[in-house]
Amino acid sequence: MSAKREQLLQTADRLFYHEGFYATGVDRVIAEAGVARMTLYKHFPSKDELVLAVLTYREERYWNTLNKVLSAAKVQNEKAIDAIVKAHIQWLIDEGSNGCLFFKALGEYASHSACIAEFAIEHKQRFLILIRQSIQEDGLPVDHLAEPIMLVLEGATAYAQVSTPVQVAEQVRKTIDILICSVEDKNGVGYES
Amino acid sequence: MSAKREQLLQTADRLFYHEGFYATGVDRVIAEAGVARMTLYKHFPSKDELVLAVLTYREERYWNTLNKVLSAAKVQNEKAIDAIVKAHIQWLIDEGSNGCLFFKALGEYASHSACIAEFAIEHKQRFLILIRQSIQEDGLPVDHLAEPIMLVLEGATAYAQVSTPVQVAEQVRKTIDILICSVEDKNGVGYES
DNA sequence: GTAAGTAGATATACCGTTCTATCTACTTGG
DNA sequence: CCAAGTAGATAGAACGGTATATCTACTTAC
Repeated sequence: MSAKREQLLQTADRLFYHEGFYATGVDRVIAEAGVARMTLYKHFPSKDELVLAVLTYREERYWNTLNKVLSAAKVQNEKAIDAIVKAHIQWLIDEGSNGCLFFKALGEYASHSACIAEFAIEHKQRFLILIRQSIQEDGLPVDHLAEPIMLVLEGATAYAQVSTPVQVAEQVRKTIDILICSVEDKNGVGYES
Repeated sequence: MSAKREQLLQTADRLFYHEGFYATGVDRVIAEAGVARMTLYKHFPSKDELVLAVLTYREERYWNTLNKVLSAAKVQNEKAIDAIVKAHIQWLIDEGSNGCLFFKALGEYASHSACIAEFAIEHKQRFLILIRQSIQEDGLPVDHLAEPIMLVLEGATAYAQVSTPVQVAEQVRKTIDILICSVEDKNGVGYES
C-alpha cells in the first residue's frame, strides 16, 4: 500500500477519533498528513469514503491484535474470553479513553451515510460473534455469558471517557469476574451446551 | 418559560440526537421549530449555548422522570435500584435506540467546547452517585454493585444502537439479575457496609 | 516516459452570525 | 376608551469564513 495513503489513514484516524468527523475538515487532514489535496482525493474519492476507509483500517488493526492475543492465549492454556477481556482492558488503559470510534461514526453518520452506519453496526456484530465463539471454545455457557460480557465491555469503553481508564479497568475486571464466577458456581448442574 | 424557547429546545434536541450536532445547522433548527432566526439568537447567544441548553433541558426531564420512578418505588416497597434499571430498560424500548445524547455531545465537543464536555461528564458522575445512593438505601453492598450496574446500563445504551432495543432489554435484565443475585447469595457473610 | 505527488487557484455551497425593517400583542397613562 | 410605548417575534438580506471538491500545470522518481 502507498505510503501516502497510510499516512492519510493514520492522520485521519487520529483526528476523527479525537476531534470528531464533521468537525475535522479535509484541509486539516492533508495539512497534518503532509500531503497534497489531490493525493487525498486520488486515494479517497470523497470524505465519506475516507471515513469508511479509516473505519476499515481500524477494524483491520483491531482484528490483527485480537488474533495475536487469542493465539498467545491458546499456547498458554488461557481462556479465550479472559484474553479478550484483558486485551480490552489494556486498550482502555493505553489509548481507549476517548470511546469507540465506530460508535462515534454511527452517531455522526447514522442518518447521513448508510454505508458508514452499516459498517459500524456490522463491526459490532462481528465482535459479538467473536465473543460467543470464544466462550464456546472455553466450554462456558454462551447464552449466559456472551451478551452480559459484551454489555460490560461496551459500557466500559463509554464510561472510560468520563472516568479514569485505570479505575474503569478495575471495575471491568471485578464485574467480569462476578459474571464468570456466577456460571462456574453452577458447574455440574447443566450448561453442557 | 417562553413557548418559542421551548419549541426551539425540543426541535434542537430531536435534531441533535438523531442527526448529530455539527451535522445540524441552525437553519434546520429554526425551520423545523417554526421560529425566526433572531428568536433563536435572542434566547441562545450562540449555537454552543443552544447545545448546552439542550443538554440541560434533557437532564432536567431525565431527573424528573427518575424522581417520579423512585417515589413510586418507595410506596410500593420496590428496590430503588430495580426501579432505576426498569426505567432505563423502558427508556431503551421507548426511544433509546440512538444512544446517549451526553456521550454524543462529548464525542463531538470534547476538544472544541470545555463547557459542553464538562457538562456531559458531570451528568454521568451525577448518575453514578444516584445509583450508589439507591443501592445503599436498598441495603445492598454499594462497592460490589454500583459500578458493575453502571457499566451494564451504559453498555446497553450503546449497544441498543446496533441491536433491537427489546433484545437488549432482555440482556440487561438477565445481566443485572446475575449481578444482584451474586451479592444476595452471600447474605450473612458480610456486606454490612 | 509514465505514474505519483505537488502547489495553488478555483468553484460552489453552506456555516454561524449579524443586521435591518416590519409587524403584532400587550401594557400603561391620561 | 384610546393613544403611546414596549417587548417579542418575523422575514430576509448580507457578512466573513470555511466546507468539500475540482482543475491545471509543474515536479519528481523509478
